[in-house]
Amino acid sequence: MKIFDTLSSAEKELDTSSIVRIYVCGVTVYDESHVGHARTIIVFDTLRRFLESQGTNMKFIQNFTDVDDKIIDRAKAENVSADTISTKYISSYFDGFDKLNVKRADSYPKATEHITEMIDLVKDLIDKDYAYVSKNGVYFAVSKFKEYGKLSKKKIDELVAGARVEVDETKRDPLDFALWKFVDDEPRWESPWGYGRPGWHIECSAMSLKYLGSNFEIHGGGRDLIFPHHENEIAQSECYSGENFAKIWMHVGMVTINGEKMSKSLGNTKSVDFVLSRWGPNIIRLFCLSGHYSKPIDYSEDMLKETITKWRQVENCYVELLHPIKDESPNRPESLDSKIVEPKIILYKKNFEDALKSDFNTSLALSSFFNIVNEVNNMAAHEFVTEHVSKLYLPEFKKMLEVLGLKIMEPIHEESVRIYELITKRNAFRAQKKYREADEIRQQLEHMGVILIDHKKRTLWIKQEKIGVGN
RNA sequence: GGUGAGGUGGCAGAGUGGUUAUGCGUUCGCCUGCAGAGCGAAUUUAUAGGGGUUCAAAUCCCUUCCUCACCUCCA
Repeated sequence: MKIFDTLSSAEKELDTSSIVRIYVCGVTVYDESHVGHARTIIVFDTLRRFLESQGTNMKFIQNFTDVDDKIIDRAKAENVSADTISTKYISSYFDGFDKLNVKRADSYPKATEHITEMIDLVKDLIDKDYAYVSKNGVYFAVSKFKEYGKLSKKKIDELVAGARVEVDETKRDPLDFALWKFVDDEPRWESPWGYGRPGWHIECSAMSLKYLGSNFEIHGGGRDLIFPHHENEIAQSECYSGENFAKIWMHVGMVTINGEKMSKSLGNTKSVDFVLSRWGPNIIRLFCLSGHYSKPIDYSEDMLKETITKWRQVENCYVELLHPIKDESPNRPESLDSKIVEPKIILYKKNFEDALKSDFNTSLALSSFFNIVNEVNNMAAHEFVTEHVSKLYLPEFKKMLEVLGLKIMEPIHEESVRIYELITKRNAFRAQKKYREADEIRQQLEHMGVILIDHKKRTLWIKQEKIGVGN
């Protein structure tokens, strides 16, 4: 498959013949995650699911930044340890993302557990004269790395001219960034240069090299990490290893709200917790995959409400496929012959996969998925979803759901029994044309989240996912 | 100011030279005991403005305008 690489500004072929190593920059655990984080994580989760569906072997690593000024500030404000804060938000992260049906990465390395590796890396950079010890810490000398700026397409002199960089007399060059910061307060670790904390970028270099080695296949994250985070990672890692750091840099666009980037500093975030209660996992996933991953998407109530409609159609399709009518009809239309149907499904499947193979175009892939959904619902309306049809459509439908990470609610057995009883009762009323009584039962079922589908000879029911309860 | 990505129907969103994806919305009609799902028609001869190349442009080139992101912590 092809993926757009930020570094070369071109689509690059991803080699899936051997193990695909992916490193995704995760979150700094100082607060609740929001939809912006969710989008990035969901995009990579879906990429991973797709590669798995193609039989690709991979190693998928995502870090937690658990030492950082904001964590420490928060800890001080709440009068607890930094560890208490990071532990709390890591657990909250998993709560949310498990609910979003995000598969667990192979490993979630934490910065604090890789201090030794980071120190070794810094030591090496000093030995090779790429870094120097100064009054406030150890810094990476940007001017020593000729290719600095290659990812973000920035010129070193223009960056200096920009002068938004912090002025620090102890640095040789204002662009130099900290690999190790000397500090007096906790948390801090011993190093050959004195007690301190690691700089922000060094953890990802140390951990990706440790778990994936040099020149791994995909390094991912949000667009806003391109500079300075990923730029600095490249500088450190390539000076250390002397090798290319990552083959493909894949960056996910921002989630905006009213056209503005969703971020903590703007105070316009919607937390994962909130959106889960408001929309549920499937709507959020569909929403996050509805546009191309590299472009921004705008969070709006209207968009998400539209997505609910689509999800209801998916649920409808699933129930119809699950309960096909007996395949005895002698006057089955020719259009339902395997000869006609099979190639169509093969085409949808191909379109779905081709879309994803072409720079992971989930938007286009979704249109194939909805081709199936709409086609099945159409057939269902005409009482054409036979066992024969279902056998052809259902497996492909399920595979797509799995790749997209969507999960249709399954009712519990006890409840099913009760629902079945009520439906039987209602149909008895209907047979007697006692529609008021029948409608009362339907309403009662609706309160249980159950929607009925009356067909000519039978009534199907959908246990709908409860959506739109939060506010 | 610099760098990057964009501007496609009422809305969302594909499409990188030639059959106007796909979905949602709205209106009307049909189907249904009524719903759900579905069908038909309309909204819709959509490609920011201007110029150019071409038999042919949303797609290539030039230009103007606009939006967003990054240049400070950020997914």
